[in-house]
Amino acid sequence: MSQSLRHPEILEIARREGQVTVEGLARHFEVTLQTIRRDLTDLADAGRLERVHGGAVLPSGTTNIGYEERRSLKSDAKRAMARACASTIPNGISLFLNIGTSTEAVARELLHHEDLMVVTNNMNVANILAGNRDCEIIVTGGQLRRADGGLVGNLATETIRQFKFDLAVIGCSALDIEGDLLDFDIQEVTVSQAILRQSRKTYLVADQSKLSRSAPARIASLSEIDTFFTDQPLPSDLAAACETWRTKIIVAG
Amino acid sequence: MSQSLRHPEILEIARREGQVTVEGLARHFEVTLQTIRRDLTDLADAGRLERVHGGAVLPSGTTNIGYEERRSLKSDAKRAMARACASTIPNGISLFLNIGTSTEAVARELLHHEDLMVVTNNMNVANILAGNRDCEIIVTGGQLRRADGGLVGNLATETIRQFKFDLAVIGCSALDIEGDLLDFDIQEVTVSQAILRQSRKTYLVADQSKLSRSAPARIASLSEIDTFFTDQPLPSDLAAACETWRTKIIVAG
DNA sequence: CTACTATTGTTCGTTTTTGATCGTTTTCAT
DNA sequence: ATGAAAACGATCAAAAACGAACAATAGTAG
Repeated sequence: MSQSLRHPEILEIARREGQVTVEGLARHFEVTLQTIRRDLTDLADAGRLERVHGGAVLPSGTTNIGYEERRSLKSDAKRAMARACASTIPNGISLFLNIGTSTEAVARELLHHEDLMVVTNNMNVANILAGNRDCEIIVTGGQLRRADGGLVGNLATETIRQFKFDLAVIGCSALDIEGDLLDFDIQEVTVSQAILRQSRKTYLVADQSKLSRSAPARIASLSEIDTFFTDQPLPSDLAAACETWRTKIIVAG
Repeated sequence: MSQSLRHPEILEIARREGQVTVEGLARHFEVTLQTIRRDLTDLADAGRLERVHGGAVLPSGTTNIGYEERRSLKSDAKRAMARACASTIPNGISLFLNIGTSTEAVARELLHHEDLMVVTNNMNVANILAGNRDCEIIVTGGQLRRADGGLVGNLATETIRQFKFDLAVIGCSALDIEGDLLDFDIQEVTVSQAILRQSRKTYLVADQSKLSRSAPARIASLSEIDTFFTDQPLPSDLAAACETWRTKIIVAG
């Protein structure tokens, strides 16, 4: 594993956990402390992280940049994307929304839909949609992941197996150039795969920043997705591949 | 000002609870009191916290809506009751917390416990306990009840059947003079009964206002409860009955 | 195959943080 | 008001983390 591969993953961990430790990362990547220190120094120089003794935290003048704040970062592009997605969702269907800021954005755009049955493993999605009285909300069980309000693990997978959705709207941590959906957390991967299996139709919602990231676990291929909502045109290779796969791409902006 | 990995987390805890104590943080981070004092001094110098004897509080002007809201709900009596309950709960056990403001109050008092595994069907409890890093949180599945953030229905019951708890802490909507625990929602009753069945030990937490209310569905009898935490002495009939049942009564305040 | 570059591991002197001690200040109960 | 207990901040030595320099290794271009 080389430096270029570690950097995105370190950022991903930092985003998820809010902080990283030199020692923890060294164990995780099986490299020396010094190597991690160099990585963190690089990332700090690039302004992606803020270095502290023993590790690094997410950058920001206000120390506590939580999930809450990150959520609002790319809001315009993300919202357009979410709105495009929501506008194709009819009333009265059953759908699943999984973890991620993108799916939360979709949830926000579903507040005026009627007669939906929404199943989710994301506490934030549940909270958002609670604002829509005309929507039945079912939360999967699972172990709570503090960083993003996700419910993961066996319980979540088992719950999902008990449903059959008209539509699944999923997000992912990263998307590689071959069109593979990747995630940082193997537990979430299992959940996402279960969702795809139980759905008649599948949407992926992911902005282009996912293309410049990497993550270790593979969820699925874009070829298994019906429609991919994003915020900028795809690289031509990938766009061509999607055409072959008959994966519809919708660029909102 | 020196930076530390602890700082963001201290702020997070402060926002959640409104205040932090030197001792509590020292236990939480497993460092000496002196180190925490230094952290608090740094944060206070940076204007992020306001130092007080024994700990720190949110600086005046920093409004935390969630907390303020909770605080107004948090009558002293309820808090005392919750604290009494939490103080009898050892570290390292598995426990269930169900729906209700009383159990939420207990959750708040468990923020400094260590190594707990908490299962809950209450989204608020999950959110509160997310502030305790040293606590595994498992959320049951279920249909979201908007009124109180409860997860009810078959899914919740099924999830609960997969566990065996060291302790169940439950609340109820009403408590009648014969010592029957009552609830408004038949769905929640099923859940509560499942909880009682799967637990080695059971606590009821309910303030006296429950005695002046009534509700249609019966959960169980006080005779099935090991300890009943409340805020005022019970009517003598009921107290006598509890003695017969060997249900311990703890009046806090 | 060799020279070159990039990355990693190792070592070592320096800096930062931490825990312990101790005298002082604040709080609380009498 | 007064004394005990708790909390506090300053100080110092030990421990941990740090960065720089250099050697070893892998990959690449010529």
